[in-house]
Amino acid sequence: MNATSANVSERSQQPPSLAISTVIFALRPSEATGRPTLWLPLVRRIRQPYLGQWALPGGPLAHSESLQDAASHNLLETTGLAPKYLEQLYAFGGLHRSVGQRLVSIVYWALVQPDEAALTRDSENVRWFRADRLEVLAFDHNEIVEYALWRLRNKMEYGSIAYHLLGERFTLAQVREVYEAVLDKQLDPANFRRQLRATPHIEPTDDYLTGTRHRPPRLYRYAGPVPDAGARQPQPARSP
Amino acid sequence: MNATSANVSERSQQPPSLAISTVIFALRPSEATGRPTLWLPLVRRIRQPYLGQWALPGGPLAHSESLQDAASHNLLETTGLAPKYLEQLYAFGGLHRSVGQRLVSIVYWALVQPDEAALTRDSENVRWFRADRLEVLAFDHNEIVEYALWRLRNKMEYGSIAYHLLGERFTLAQVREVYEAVLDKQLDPANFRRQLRATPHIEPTDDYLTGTRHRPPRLYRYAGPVPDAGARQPQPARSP
DNA sequence: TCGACTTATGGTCACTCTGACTATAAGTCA
DNA sequence: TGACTTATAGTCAGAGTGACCATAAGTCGA
Repeated sequence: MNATSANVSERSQQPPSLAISTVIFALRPSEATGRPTLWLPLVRRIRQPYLGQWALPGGPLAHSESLQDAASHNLLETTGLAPKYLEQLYAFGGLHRSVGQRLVSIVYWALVQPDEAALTRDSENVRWFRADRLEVLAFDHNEIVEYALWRLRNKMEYGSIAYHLLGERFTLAQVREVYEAVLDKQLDPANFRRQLRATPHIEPTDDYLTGTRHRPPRLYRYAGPVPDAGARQPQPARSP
Repeated sequence: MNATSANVSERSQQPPSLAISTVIFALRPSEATGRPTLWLPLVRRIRQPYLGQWALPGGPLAHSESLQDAASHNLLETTGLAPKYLEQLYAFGGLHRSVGQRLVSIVYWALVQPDEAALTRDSENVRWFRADRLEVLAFDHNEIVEYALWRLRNKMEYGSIAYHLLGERFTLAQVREVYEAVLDKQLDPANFRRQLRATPHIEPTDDYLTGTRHRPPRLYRYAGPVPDAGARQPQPARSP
């Protein structure tokens, strides 16, 4: 038995490694059109495997942290972000996700507001990417991002989730732009408005957004519940 | 440092244990009314912790199995069941789920057809329970079952999932009974019929169910897709 | 200052979906 | 044969939605 097979044999005795990762979405203006688009922060791998490639922020599960806390904590360390919206996405445990080790990742997904996203410490090893223009990432992270995008779209069609991508106050047009960016289709402003005004937790304020070159739109506020940190979240239906 | 604190200290160095468990639902006639109700199989703990208490079937993640395979395989071993519908539910990783160890459970949920459920080898250590009348289970398994029930209800309101609880052919009234059992509310037969006939994948056959003491209902068949074993599944929306 | 331009906002109309309800069909059972 | 039960078809009013039109209220350039 040579060294290689011994290593393989040893590895197959060890329990699978358990990691927590997070897909973080935020809106940033497109360079080309200036319209809001989905971006996400990635970190560069500084060790094998996939050394040098971009990957979702994450790390091993600390012994003293719940899964959600681990996601939240690790996020703060690697990207400096503390998202208000954080929810479990899926547990990925395919046999060949990683090379040289059996790896199980419990993945969370998060939404951050633009001002919060701006605080990210961009660096050599942390950078934001457009969600729809990703290069080849480490592990199966492309696939994971695709699934997170699917979940985001699906959830946006039902729940009141778009507001977690916006600031404290916003115009209805801004909400519509979020929907248009995420669902990638045009929406009728008048109909969209009618629907939003019929949903609960969207309260008009007495203020208007000025500085535009047209009629000033009214500002609204989201007064609904923020998901409980410990709660398992509802997740969207329909077929993938 | 005494022995106890040494043990605690050692444990906190070890990685959390990773287990796979499954919530399995099947329909069985209620003892009282005879109407179909939700049941699930549990296994008795034969070791510490929670020795002697009932728990979800499950076990450690074998090194050579994907998560879904592990769930499926373990299920067969402990209960003899091989569900056609099997989907990931959630990863539970609270700090105090288990006593004496840090335990992370990736939980699946499954639906089995009545004929399949009848094949279960009931024994001293495997028994079916009514889902709405559970005693106190091991670990946080009561909470997990509640969440699985919530997911089942939520998913039943959208997707075509009820058929996985029925046999090859069924009457529309049987489908309605499934909905009524799961959602716990009465449904108008005529309206329910109209909706089902409008959904795809429900095909009428040329046969009728005889032996009732009234007009023989037509038999239908589900011709839709069975969820891909490897696919991440869509999951229901709305708030919990 | 005025008119063009842009987005905000309010409303209409036809169509679909849904719940409540009525009526008839086709068996069994006493 | 008639009562009884469920199956099945259809009607009707109200809610919701997409397409579309009209007016409001600003900015901007001539």
